[in-house]
Amino acid sequence: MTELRNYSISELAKEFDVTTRTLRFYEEKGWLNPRRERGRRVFSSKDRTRLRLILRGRRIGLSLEESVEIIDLYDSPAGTAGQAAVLLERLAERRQALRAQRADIDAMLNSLATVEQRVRAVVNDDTASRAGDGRSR
Amino acid sequence: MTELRNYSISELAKEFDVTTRTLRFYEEKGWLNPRRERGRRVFSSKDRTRLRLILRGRRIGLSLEESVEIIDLYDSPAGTAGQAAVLLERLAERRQALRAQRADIDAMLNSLATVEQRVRAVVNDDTASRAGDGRSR
DNA sequence: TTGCTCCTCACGTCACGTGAGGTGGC
DNA sequence: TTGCTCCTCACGTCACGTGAGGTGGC
Repeated sequence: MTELRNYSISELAKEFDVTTRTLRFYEEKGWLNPRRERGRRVFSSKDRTRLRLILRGRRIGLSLEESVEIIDLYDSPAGTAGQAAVLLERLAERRQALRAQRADIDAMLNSLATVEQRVRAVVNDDTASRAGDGRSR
Repeated sequence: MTELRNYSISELAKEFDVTTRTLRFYEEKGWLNPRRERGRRVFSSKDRTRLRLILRGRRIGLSLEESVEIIDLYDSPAGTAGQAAVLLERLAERRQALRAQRADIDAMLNSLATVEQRVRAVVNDDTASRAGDGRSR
């Protein structure tokens, strides 16, 4: 059971660790559509789910436009078989891109380990030289 | 042995899969310093190495400013241990973020598989109904 | 009145993209 | 002359950041 309730802009911002400006920006672009109560934005559970999906797309390096496009495909009641076939093709492309990106991330994690060792070496050299010339911290 | 030679802007752009605009931008910011020959930029092997390091930082999600900071720390042992400690902290954060990205991609791949099956079901339903009402493609 | 959360402009930032208009040697 | 690579402005784009200045209910 997903809880059905409303959320203020700051509640959502806090939960997803974004600023309120980000949520206003997404509304400005038409990607979120909170209703208004006395001028204040009121987000529904559906808005919240949509936001979570947009942010997931963002984290894996999609543009926000691309994320929204995929989300809209996601909950659209696929029209004709022809449209669905096009959709399948695009999904296959996405899968390929995601697999490539996962491989990239693995490579990045290795690079990161290398950089970390080098910086650590600098720390040690520095500590050694400070010990060598008699200076202390 | 690393080859010691010079590179044109388009040679480096091609090798690292960036645009010439990117290289001009990095020079504008002072992160690369190619010399000039008859108005044209001439990049050395040192420039090339520096570019590779900047791009590696970019790939692991650092800002360009941060990448350059780390590179400068690495090849000038003038940095204090304190500065290096701050950088190590940032790198640890980056590692966490990359691991989260990996998990996100795995989740996205699962979602895609689910969506793909659903769409495929729609295609089949549609094909069945088209066969039922006698229409063909 | 103060503090808090919310609001709407609107200019700024980062990392380039994208022409416009021109040069220099094969 | 044409084609190619290179050059310097300089405005545009994406995804927000960051004030400025104001509202509304406890």
